[in-house]
Formats: sequence, C-alpha cells, structure tokens
Amino acid sequence: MIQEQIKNLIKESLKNFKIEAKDVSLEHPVDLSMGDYSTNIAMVYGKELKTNPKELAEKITAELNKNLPKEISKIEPKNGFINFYFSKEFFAENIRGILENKDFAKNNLYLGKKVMIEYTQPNPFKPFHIGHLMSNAIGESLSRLFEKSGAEVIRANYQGDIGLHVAKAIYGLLKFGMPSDTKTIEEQAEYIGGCYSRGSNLYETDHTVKKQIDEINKKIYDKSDKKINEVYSWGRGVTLAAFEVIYKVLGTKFDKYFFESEMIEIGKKIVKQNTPKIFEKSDGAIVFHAEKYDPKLHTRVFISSQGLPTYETKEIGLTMTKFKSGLFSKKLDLSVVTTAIEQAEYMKVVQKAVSIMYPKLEKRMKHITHGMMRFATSKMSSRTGNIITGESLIKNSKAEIEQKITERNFTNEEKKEISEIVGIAALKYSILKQAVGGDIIYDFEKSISFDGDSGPYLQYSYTRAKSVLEKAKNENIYFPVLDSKNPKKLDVLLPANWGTTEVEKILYKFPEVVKYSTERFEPHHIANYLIELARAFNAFYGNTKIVDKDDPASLYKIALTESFSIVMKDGLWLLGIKVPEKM
RNA sequence: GCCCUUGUAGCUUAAUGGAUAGAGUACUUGUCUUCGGAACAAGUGAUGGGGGUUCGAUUCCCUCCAGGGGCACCA
Repeated sequence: MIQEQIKNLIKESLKNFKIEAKDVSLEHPVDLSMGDYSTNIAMVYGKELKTNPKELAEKITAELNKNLPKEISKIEPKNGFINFYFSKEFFAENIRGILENKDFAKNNLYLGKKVMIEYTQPNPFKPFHIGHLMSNAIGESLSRLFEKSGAEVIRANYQGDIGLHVAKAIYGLLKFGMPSDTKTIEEQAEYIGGCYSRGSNLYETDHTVKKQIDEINKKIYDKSDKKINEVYSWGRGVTLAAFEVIYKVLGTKFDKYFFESEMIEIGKKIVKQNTPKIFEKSDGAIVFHAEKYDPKLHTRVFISSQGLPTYETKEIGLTMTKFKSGLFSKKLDLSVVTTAIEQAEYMKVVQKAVSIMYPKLEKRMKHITHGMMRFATSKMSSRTGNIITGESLIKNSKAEIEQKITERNFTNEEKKEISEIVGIAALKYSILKQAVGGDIIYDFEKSISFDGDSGPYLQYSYTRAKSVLEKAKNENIYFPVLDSKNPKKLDVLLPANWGTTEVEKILYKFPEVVKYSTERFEPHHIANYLIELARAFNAFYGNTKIVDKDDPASLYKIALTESFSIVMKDGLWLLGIKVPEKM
C-alpha cells in the first residue's frame, strides 16, 4: 500500500535527525488543495529536538525530496505539516486498477472469520415500525461490510414470539374479533398490531382486563388452552409472513431465525446450573448481582419468583445457542447484535454474566445500539399505537417518487421498479448517513429527501454516468480496456496536459474508507464518502464535455466516468441500496 | 439519588488530538446553443457555559446547565 511506502520514507528521513519513529501519523488533509496525504511529524518531534516545528518540517522535506518515488509529484511543508501530492500517473494507475478489478475495495480484515449479525428483530403480534427499519438498514449494511472484508456472514433475526405483548394482542383478537380472511396478509398483520395496542391500553387502565391478559399469558406458555393455541399460531404465522414481505422489499434475506420461545429451556438450564455460584436467589427470584463484578452495573432478575424466565435468561439461551450449540460447522468468531439504545444497560449485564461463565466469549460479543425514532414532540410507542409503521413509510416514499416520474416516458413496469428502488434508497440513506447511535427525529416532510445529501442524489449521479457511457459506446469511442480483446494500458491514454480532477483524488480512497467503516462498525462513513464523490463527479460533469470525438482527453474522461460508476454502485451496495439503470 | 449517553448554523447533521469546523435544508444571487436541472457555482450562518491538559481540543479530564436511556421479577 502506498501509505506504508510513504511512512517508511518518513521514517528513513527521520533517521538523519537521530529519531527512531515507531509509528508516524499519516492522514488525508480535509482540504484537497493541501495534498493527498500529510504528516504532523515535525510538530510531534519539534519539541524533542528543541527546534521550531516549521523549520524542522522544511528540513525533513528537503531530506524527502532527495529520493522521490514516481507516485509522488511534490512534497511541501506548510504550517508545520508536510504535505504529499500524488502524481497524475498515480491516479491514472488507480483508475486502471478500478476498471480491471471491479471488486477493488475488498479487504481481508475478517478473512476466514465467521460473523453473525443479528438485526431487525421485530416482534410477532406487534407492528413493524421505523425502529425496525433502522435496525434493518444498519444490520444489512454491516453484513455487507463484513462480506467485503472476507468474513462468512450469517444474517440472523431474533424475534419475540412469546411474552406479555403476545397475550395483549391475543386478548384483543378474542375480544374484538378476528380479521376477515379476504384481507391481505399485510392488512391482517396491521389489524393484529391494532389489537395489541388496544389490549395494551386496557392492560394499563382496567384491572379485570389485566388479570385476564396475565391468565392468557400463562396459557400461552403452558399451551393448555386449545382456542388460544389456535389464535397464537395463526397470528404468529400472519405477522411473520407480513415481515417477510417487508424484508424482500428492503433487500434483506436472513439465513437464520431465532425465536424467544426456543430460548427458554436452554436459558433456564444454564442459569440453574450456575446458581448459586453466579446467579443467586433473592426474594424467590433468581437474580444476577452484576455490581459485584463491575460497580457500574446493576442487579437484574433472570428467573421470576413465579419461575418464569425473563428476557435476560432467554438472551443467555440465545448467546449459548449461537456459540455452543454446534449449530454451525464452524464456530462463530464474532456475534454482532443491533438493538435500540434502551437495551444498552441490560445487555451489559447479560454479557457480563456470559463472560464470567465463558471468559473466551467476552471479546466475541459486540452490541451496537441505534437511537430511537421519535416525533418532535413525543416518544414513539407501539404500546399506545403512537407510531409510524415501516410499511406506511415505505409506501409514502414510493408514492412520492412515482409522483416525480409521472411525466417521464417509462412503462408502468419501469415506473414501479424505479419508484421502489429509489424510494427505499431515500429511506435507507436517511438512516445510514448519520452516525449509528443517535436518535432520529421523525418529521414527515423531511424524513425522506430526494435532493442534496440523499440516496436518490447518489442514484441520479450514477444514472447520469451510465448515460454518458452509453453515449460513448454509441459513438464508438468507448474505453478500450472494457473491450477485453484489446486492453491498452491506461497510462498511454493519459492526456499530456491533464490536470488531475477531484474525482480521481477521491476515487482511490474508497478501499480505505470501506476498511475504516468496517473496523468501527460505522456505515455512515461510506455514505459521507459517496456524497463527496458524487459531488465531485457532478461538478466534473458540469464543467467538462466527457464524450467528444475531437478531444484526445475524451478516452481518459470516459475511463474516469466508468470508474466512478463502478465505485458508486459498489458503495451503494454496501449501504444496501440498489441502483437503477435509469430514473 | 446512582450509572450510561448526547449537546455543533433556524432545522437535520459530519469531522482517526491537527490546518480556514465540512455538508444538506431553508434564505439570497447566479449558471443551460454541451452527455440527463433529482444538477452546478457563489453568499449569509455553528462547537451549551466555565475551568484544565496539549505546540494544537468539537474530540481527552473536571465542573455546571439542558435533553435521552437504564436502575428486581416487561421486552
């Protein structure tokens, strides 16, 4: 890699000043005019050498200049920094690399590792809301980042098919009646969600109802009531089927589904085996005093005084199932779980318990929390029915796009496809462009954006590039590397007086950004990168004519355009966003 | 009360301890005989308050203020 090469150069030159640097910092200046890489080495060692950093920077630069590799055209000291400028040949070489190896962003960060990403996690009998959309967008993007880094990825989904929420929904169904079977799966699921929130309200306000629901809850666990069993399996089936419809639209396909109901026995077994060594009896319940191991944690109940396992116990069951059950031929190297922020503290306690029982697993569990979707004025809660369902948001987003392309000359089939691809892009991008963890304020008007910093903007840039390439092909000046029969070396084509564009300066960074994003579990760096890239391309597009038979530089510009389209498509893929060929 | 977490332009937000804090939106003003205006170019505007560490702090530490989450049988 070129970074290592530059770092070594710097280390070598430092030896002239009797400095043995273990590691030197090398970063991209924010402003492209300050070079492609810069180092702060003069400021770091200025004090040690009792020299003014600016003077030292000049001296080091003089040393470096004695032996300049061909990739670097210029080295310049400025404000104590030393800036490195790549030569246009370096960029041309990079463009060729992209065209020849379309998967040039892949890395081997997790080569040969087995990684499970658990995400989305909606609960049967409850609506699929925007929070699940968030989790899905983040989890899918992480899955793809890990795939890009050589991991074998297992997409998993843990769904709560048992517990009080189910009892509330079933109470509602029994009380208010079953939906007509002439309705679609989605409509039936929506109805069930409504029953849940009505049942939930009554649970809070009506003592008699509360008793009835608690009774139903017990019967769900012990499967003693035939009618309830029927409603249960029907409702579970309907809501799960409705979720599948959404997953398909979102472009997610899970490899493994886990259900809470399956985690009860194994969880209980493990908790009991470790009582009283780790878990302790207290007021009839079995609890874990996490604060004994870490003062920042707190006590949580794992098995209630009624003998019922809580969510904590089921989570232990799930973790053990993942790591120890022999479910997979190769053991899991890493388990990533995404949930909303509310689960952060409780998950720390569960992971602490697991780490004590199985110390080796401690570093193999990673919990990522996303913020909550909230309204500007109040909290979103499926308990009160105060939510936006994922489905309605998708529908609205698609409808907006359809409106927008209504005058275009597309067939109905094309319109449908484009509005889906672009609508989903708008949603996913608005989630993924910001750092994972923060809340998202839901504003109906602004939640989906089509211009500026948006998914459709990226897609639009891509289709523009494709359209240019189409034209180049029609005019028979298509870039020869793409005709595999006659691959010419690109540096031959580099125009004599070529002024390097921003597009080139951004393109070569893509693999670094992908790696960085993966290391930190943060897809938003990809989103930011793509916006920067698209902006540079659109500016380039705006002030130069790319396809021009009379311009000797045209071939190189076309190559540049093709590279852009490859990287944009690949980057959007990492975000879980498809590209339309036209829009 | 204790623990965790977050405060950046009017709004939504970015910034591996680095250079003039970067975008979008909104507002103001420009660009089209060129390959697709969901575009391009320019302008106005921000680090909650106060200390500290550092050559250098949005970033690390302390404190205050303001949100959010969690703290025993919900998930």
